[in-house]
Amino acid sequence: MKAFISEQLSQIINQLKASGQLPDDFQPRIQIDNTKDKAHGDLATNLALMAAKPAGKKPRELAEQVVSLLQADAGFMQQVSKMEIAGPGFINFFLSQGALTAVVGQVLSEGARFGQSDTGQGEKVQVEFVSANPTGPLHIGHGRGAAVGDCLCRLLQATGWDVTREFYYNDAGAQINNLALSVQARARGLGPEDPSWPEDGYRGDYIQEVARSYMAGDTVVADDQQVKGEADPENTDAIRRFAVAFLRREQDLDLKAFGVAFDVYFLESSLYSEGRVEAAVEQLIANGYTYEEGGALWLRTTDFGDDKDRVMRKTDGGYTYFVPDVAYHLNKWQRGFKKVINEQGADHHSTITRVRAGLQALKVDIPEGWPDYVLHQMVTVMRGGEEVKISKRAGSYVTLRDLIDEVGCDATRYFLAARAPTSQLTFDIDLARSQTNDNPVYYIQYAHARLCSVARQAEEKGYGWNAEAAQACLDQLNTDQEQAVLNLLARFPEVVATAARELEPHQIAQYLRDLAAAMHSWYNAHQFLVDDEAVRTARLALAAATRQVLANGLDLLGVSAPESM
RNA sequence: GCGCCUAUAGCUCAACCGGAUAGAGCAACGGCCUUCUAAGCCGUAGGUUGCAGGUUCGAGUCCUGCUGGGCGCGCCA
Repeated sequence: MKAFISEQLSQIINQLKASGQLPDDFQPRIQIDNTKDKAHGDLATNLALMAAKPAGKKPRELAEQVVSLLQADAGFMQQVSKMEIAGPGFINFFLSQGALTAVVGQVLSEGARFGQSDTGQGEKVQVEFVSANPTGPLHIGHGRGAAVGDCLCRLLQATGWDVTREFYYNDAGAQINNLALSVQARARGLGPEDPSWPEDGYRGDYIQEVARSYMAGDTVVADDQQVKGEADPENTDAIRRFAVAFLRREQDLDLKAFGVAFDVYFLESSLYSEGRVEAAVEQLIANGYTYEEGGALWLRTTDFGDDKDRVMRKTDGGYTYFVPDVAYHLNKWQRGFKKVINEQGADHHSTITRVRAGLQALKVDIPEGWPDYVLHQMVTVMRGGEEVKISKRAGSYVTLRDLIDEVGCDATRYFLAARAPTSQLTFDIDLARSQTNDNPVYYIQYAHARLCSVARQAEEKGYGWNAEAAQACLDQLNTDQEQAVLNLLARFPEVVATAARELEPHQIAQYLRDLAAAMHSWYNAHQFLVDDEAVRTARLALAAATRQVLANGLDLLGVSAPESM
């Protein structure tokens, strides 16, 4: 509908240009807004405000002119019942009943596809998220990354992109050594309090479990590997392999319980074994962006906007973490991903400049702002009114698994995805696990369940209907509550498109709350299963359409849509 | 000191690339279950959008400066 009005308005602009009333070079961004207040109609445009100055007219005067031109168009007036000029010069559109109810038929025929679009045109996009080190269980911060990242993927799929979900698996480097040494210490019966406990060793209880399992000779089956514990506390290599496999299996199980599945697990170690790190380094040297100083090799990242140059190769010969990262992203580019989104915690934001600088220095025509980043802020966990500290060192923290077990997958996903990623998040465990009306996720699910229940009872009472019959009755949907629901249903495709474009899954959560609220109000104000067949059929059709959109929206969040509660 | 994020109702958060009277939930107060699920609905109250300037028809939104909070500023990842 917006597109339709927008098209009409741009024709009018052209008419005004042709008659010399607007300068030829006037190119406004035609803006059609959803009104906040029903008194302002269904849609509104600020066109007259934008064009008043170029036209040399008062906004309201110009608005009058636009309205009368629109009124002369019979086809247009079939969709719009009334226009009003309001405030400083807004034109308010009141949609005709036919235009308002058209969405019902559309939802019923498109079903699960309603809301989808083809913006991505089948282009490949890769989303990297979670990418936790295999040095411990996933915690709530990873959970936020998983929820946001997975919802982004769902949004991109819904808008026509060919999505690859990828987990960068950091299985090389110092942290893994540290992990192996920590498990080894436990295997030798040491604890964090012992003087010979490794410096910066991981102190968490889970290390003890890994050590116990290793010493028991257990076999760990992770998705692409199978490792048996050697039960030898002196074999550091065997411990390392076992510990990595063990923790990877744990993470896989956590993600599975969270409803998140990846298409690709990319191993950092493969970048070394396939020579990709070396190749990238050589390219950077050949391009002249490096220099040696103090026994280390430096990359001149300041050429690309960094505030200081960065060490690539340490004096001990090892590479700093961002070097394999550059090689990894070069590989993403070479795999043909023109669009790449990295979902990470904001505490790693300093890597962005470095990775982009490295990619520019490779001189392989990667665009300057590539790849995109979505950074989520920290999560604070509250329990019993007190903050729960997250610390791997201390070994006391809330794991993602704890949350899923305690509050459920649906509520956890909803809470972690329902807020803007840029906003710090307080996760109140007591609130999220409460089965009371404090909990917003149930509010939406309940709306869905109620509509399912209505449909079941309609069937039991023999109130059959079909989409074709319903089409003829839709003019019966004339209560305030029904008009509000219709408006919201019509907005859904636009909400999905905007959320996908801005990479903001929380817009879906917000929308679903609004739709659920409109539905509950409607449900309370009017009986659906009434004797009047036309009214009943129209309401059942709108109820079915609303149920469908609630289900489609919940699916974008990865939250279930129960048929009864 | 520098960079990124942020500041909106008592609390947790929205506000669609600048639009009309800044909205929800929770908490508070008052109503609604012989009627399709009360995990619900209706109503009341709650605000100088951190502060000070600027840009314009119009600013929570954009710009500048201040103040407070978070994160980062390693030859850690």
